[in-house]
Amino acid sequence: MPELPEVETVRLGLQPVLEGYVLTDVVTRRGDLRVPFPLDFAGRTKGRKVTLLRRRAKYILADLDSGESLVIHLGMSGRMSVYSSGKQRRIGSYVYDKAPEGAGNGKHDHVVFETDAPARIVFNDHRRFGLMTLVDTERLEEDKLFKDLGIEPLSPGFNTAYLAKALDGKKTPIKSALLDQRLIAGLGNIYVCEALFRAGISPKRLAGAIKKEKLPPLLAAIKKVLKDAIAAGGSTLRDHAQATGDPGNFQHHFLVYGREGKPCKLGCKGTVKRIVQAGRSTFYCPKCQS
DNA sequence: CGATGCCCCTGAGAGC
DNA sequence: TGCTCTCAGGGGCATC
Repeated sequence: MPELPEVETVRLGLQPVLEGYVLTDVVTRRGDLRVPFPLDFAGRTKGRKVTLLRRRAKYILADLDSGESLVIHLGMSGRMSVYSSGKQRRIGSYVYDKAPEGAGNGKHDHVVFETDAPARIVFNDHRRFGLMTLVDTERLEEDKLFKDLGIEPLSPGFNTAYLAKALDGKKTPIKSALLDQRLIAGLGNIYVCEALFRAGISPKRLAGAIKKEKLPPLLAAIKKVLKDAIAAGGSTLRDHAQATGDPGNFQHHFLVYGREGKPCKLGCKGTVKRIVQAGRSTFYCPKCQS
């Protein structure tokens, strides 16, 4: 599921019931996620206040007043569902439903948080590719999960100079380079396909062979597609849901992703093609992307 | 350094 | 209805 826009969408939906609030109860249901829960996970999180809820790459980080940060990765199918502890509740533009009977007791509900917002937050991940762990906030950047991560694509530092340097001399296809979290952190399969299409660059072109004049459009396309997707609440193919439970809407704005065999949306009379690169599907228009 | 393939796991959808 | 097959947004690891 979740690439940067989906993770950011979930973070925004968690913020009103998490930031500034205390985790009054924490229950882990099963520990066999990609990474086992750290020792005494519940004990180290229960009673702690969340001082800041932020995002790095595809990770959600909840800084706790204990000096540790709760690290959440949604993997491919992870969800964070927020329920109001009383009746349905609106906070800003977010509407949180009343917790239905058994919310948090589902087959793939792995962690349940109660906060004094008050709210119940359920971490559900049926494929169990997600993870939840605790890291010393001060040493977060040194942790193995974070130390090799590249730049945030929506940060001002992500500019043509950075992009040129990141791609320089790379003999890997641009598609693979943009997916490399060590270069740019947060892009995934969907948004790389969409950005390359919007920039008119073939996914097969070698990263180091991208012409200098193509860098500004590529940079702009990456930033725009991410921003637009966040504004749309992310893309829901199967699993992604916002914290409110609502699906995202950006899948309706895909120009190439998932459109194999369909006509190119730029009206070039070409057909969208699907190829496999590094084991993942790539969608592109051979006529518009070179 | 780079490319490829496999693995983790479950479920949805297609085809028969 | 039900079986089997393929595929899925991520990412770590082994291998060549």
